[in-house]
Amino acid sequence: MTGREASKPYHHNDLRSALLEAAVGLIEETGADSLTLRSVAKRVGVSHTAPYRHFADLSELTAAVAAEGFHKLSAEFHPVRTDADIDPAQRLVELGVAYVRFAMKHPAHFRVMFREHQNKPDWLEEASQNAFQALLDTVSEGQAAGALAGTEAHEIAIPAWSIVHGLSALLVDGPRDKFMPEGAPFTEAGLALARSTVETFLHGAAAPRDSR
Amino acid sequence: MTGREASKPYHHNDLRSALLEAAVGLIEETGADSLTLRSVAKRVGVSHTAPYRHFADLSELTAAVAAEGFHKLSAEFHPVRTDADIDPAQRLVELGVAYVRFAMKHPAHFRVMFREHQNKPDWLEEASQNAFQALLDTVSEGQAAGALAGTEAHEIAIPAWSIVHGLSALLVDGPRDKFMPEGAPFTEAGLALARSTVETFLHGAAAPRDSR
DNA sequence: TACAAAAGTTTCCAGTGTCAACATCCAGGA
DNA sequence: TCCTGGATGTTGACACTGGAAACTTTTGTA
Repeated sequence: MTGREASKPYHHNDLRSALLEAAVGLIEETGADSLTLRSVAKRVGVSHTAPYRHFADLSELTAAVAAEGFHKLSAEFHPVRTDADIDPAQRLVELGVAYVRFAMKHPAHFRVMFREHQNKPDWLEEASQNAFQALLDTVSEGQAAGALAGTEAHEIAIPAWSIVHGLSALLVDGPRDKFMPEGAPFTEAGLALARSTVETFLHGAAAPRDSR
Repeated sequence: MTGREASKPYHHNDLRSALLEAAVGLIEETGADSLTLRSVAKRVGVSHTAPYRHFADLSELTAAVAAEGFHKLSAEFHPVRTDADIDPAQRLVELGVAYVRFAMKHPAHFRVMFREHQNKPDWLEEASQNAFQALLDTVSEGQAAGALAGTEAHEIAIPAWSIVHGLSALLVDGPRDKFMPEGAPFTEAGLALARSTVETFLHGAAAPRDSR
């Protein structure tokens, strides 16, 4: 004797995932600022307080999107990390390209990953740490192989992370028209830019002095 | 026959500036997400709709903070741009250091400058363009002087902006403890990191091959 | 001095996050 | 098989928010 008409079950069965997906969609469409818990719930077709069964509050939901982003980023890194055919210096370039590719493929995740999170949960901290560790390891290996400068991984890893992070941020939210040829397909042009940027980083911005 | 007790005048006389200042303070204290128009108004001691006499809506207020940020950034650039004693390659380094210094000195502005702005006003676009132009000019001059690689300013300017922007973003909102020695004073350590990062960018991350 | 525009206030409304109380469903032990 | 408790979802309420409208106070100026 409920008011419901057939089909729709009371339990969603995977509401958590559905909420995350809806949140990502809404962030892509209308920006992270205007994300509301109620709009997420509405998109999934569920009451406006249902999300509280899965997330303590709105900030935890966005934190979950962020963590998902870091996992996707690590996944994007993985093939580069395990391909034995890439030489150590080039591996750093490919890792950087993978970073930018991730940002362009998942702009909503990317935006949320590098926001202030008022109550940063441990699992978010850990997810981000894991991704950074992949970079640190790649750099260490490159240094051990004599292909990268320095002896301390941070010396290279921080500038490297900075440059791809900065480029990604500028590509995702910045003035695209200033950065790229007008008509070019966004992702392709972005990736080409990423590659040349990281290679500039590798070989230096200073004019070549002696060799060539 | 008003209810007011002496002193406080009906007109504030410079409410616009006061609102901007209050907004900056609140962003620093509680983050940009939790900035509310009412809290800004309250801090200034004014009714919650008074800001509408100066800003169309909340997003325009944050856009104004962002524009103010770009002006401060340009001001930070200025001495570097006009100091005749710096050689062209080093000037790029100093410009990068100035960028990071700005970000650390004005974290609230910085955060808001690189957010999505739903209705990006022209004056904001223009302010950001001006700052970027200073970098482009510096690079062009460096290239003309034969100190920087390439012939197209964008080739160097985009990676350069990326690297300092990325470092700044990571310093302002990222995991500081992962980046810096524990006890060190934040700004000094940050600036040292900025300098070494930009110099790495200038000379390349690859291990030196021939010379030395 | 009159008065219109500028600056600030009060009142109101719809939308939001979150809490508390309630309803429904599923799984496992009697 | 029943029945019962926890997990999941809903309804209703509350305080707070952005914003519109209509009002009041002040000030510059003809």
